[in-house]
Amino acid sequence: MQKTISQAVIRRMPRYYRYLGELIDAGVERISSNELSSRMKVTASQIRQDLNNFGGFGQQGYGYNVKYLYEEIGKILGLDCQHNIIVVGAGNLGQALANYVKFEKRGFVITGLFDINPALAGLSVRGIEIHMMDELEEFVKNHRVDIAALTMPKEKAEACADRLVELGISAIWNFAHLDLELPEDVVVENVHLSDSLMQLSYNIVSRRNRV
Amino acid sequence: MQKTISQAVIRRMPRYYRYLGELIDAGVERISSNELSSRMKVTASQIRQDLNNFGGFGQQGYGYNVKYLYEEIGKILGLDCQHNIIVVGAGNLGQALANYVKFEKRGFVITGLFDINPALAGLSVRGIEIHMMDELEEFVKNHRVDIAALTMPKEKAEACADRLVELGISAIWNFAHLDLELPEDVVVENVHLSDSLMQLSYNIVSRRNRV
DNA sequence: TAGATTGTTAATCGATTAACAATC
DNA sequence: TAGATTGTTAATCGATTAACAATC
Repeated sequence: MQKTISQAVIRRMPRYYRYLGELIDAGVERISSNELSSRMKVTASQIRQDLNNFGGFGQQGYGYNVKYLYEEIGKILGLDCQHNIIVVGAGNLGQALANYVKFEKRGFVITGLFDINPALAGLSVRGIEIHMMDELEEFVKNHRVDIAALTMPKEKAEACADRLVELGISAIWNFAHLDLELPEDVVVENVHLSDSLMQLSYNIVSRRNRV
Repeated sequence: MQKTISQAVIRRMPRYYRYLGELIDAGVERISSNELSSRMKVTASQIRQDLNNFGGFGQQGYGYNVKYLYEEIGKILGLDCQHNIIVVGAGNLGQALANYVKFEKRGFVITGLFDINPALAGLSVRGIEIHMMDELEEFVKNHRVDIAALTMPKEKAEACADRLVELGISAIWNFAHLDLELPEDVVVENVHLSDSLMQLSYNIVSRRNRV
């Protein structure tokens, strides 16, 4: 029905969104692809191509209205509606996510934390209650959950993901260091911190060899 | 001197490394690109091309020795030497990183946390002391620091990065939601959690429109 | 030696950049 | 109307896949 847009383009959209937000804060009303290009250090051509995947948001001879473009990209990214998130694994990382207030400004609301550690039962983080894993079914039955963030050790992640999908959750933000094998209608976004660190390390070492 | 390898290839290397580690744990001694291909769901051709950027690690008619290849990729990624990391910003995320033991197994050792919050002065996380920011110069003078992780609010990140670079640190693991403008010999690896969440959100919304 | 599988070259595919007609 | 800048097509570049000779 609708042509698929490459992940390369999708990865760039949040960055456009961020720069446009900063332009709004700076009181800039309109911007040309050329001007944005020099700020963002990507080609103007790429900006126009990327945006035109989703529609014509500009105007010849004028450029783009910053506020309008910002809002349109927001809609494209699904930021115009609320996403309820549960965080499964209330360890350091899970709690860090729960404490991160900025997500809420974009419509991502963490509504519950889950863990197996009885010592955490009944506690809460920034007003978000930590539940025990056996309350999961009950919780999902009574609350809409759009996304589950997986922040438990990788040994538990696969089984946990299966259980979440079983309960009807179809979007996973996966921090566990493994590739989840899930039905293809389940959307998975991986954050592999170890991989990121290794890429950094590679670039350090290869610079050393180069210079 | 040495041909540059595309970031697309670099991004895949940690994943190869992970799968090979799992194969070792499973007691597998040798593997063909074809077999690895079906496990990892990438083409055998891509595996061979990727590896041959760095050298010929296989043997015709045999395939690849798992342990040997694992170690070679480890060397390529710089995992054969220790990387000392300081974490600047000892909030939830910074502490979560400090608590993450797995990094140490790969040679990434967090040697210090830094913050401006006096309430944290003298405390420590998993035996890693939290220092105040005014001790930074002193610390860097007396300890080798290979990487600085930036986990403070984005408003402070640019100035802080400049200060770190000034002190001779030339690799930044940036969790702050902005693009750092640093000399080009400084290696920066970004982890933009908000961007990741927006990509997930896009994929949720676009699936909804598609189905 | 025969079979298997790599390393590497050639072909294809997709993404980025350049160019320019359309149009505000 | 003239100038500016988009939307879009065409050209280029790079990355992925296919094919196969080399060789263990």
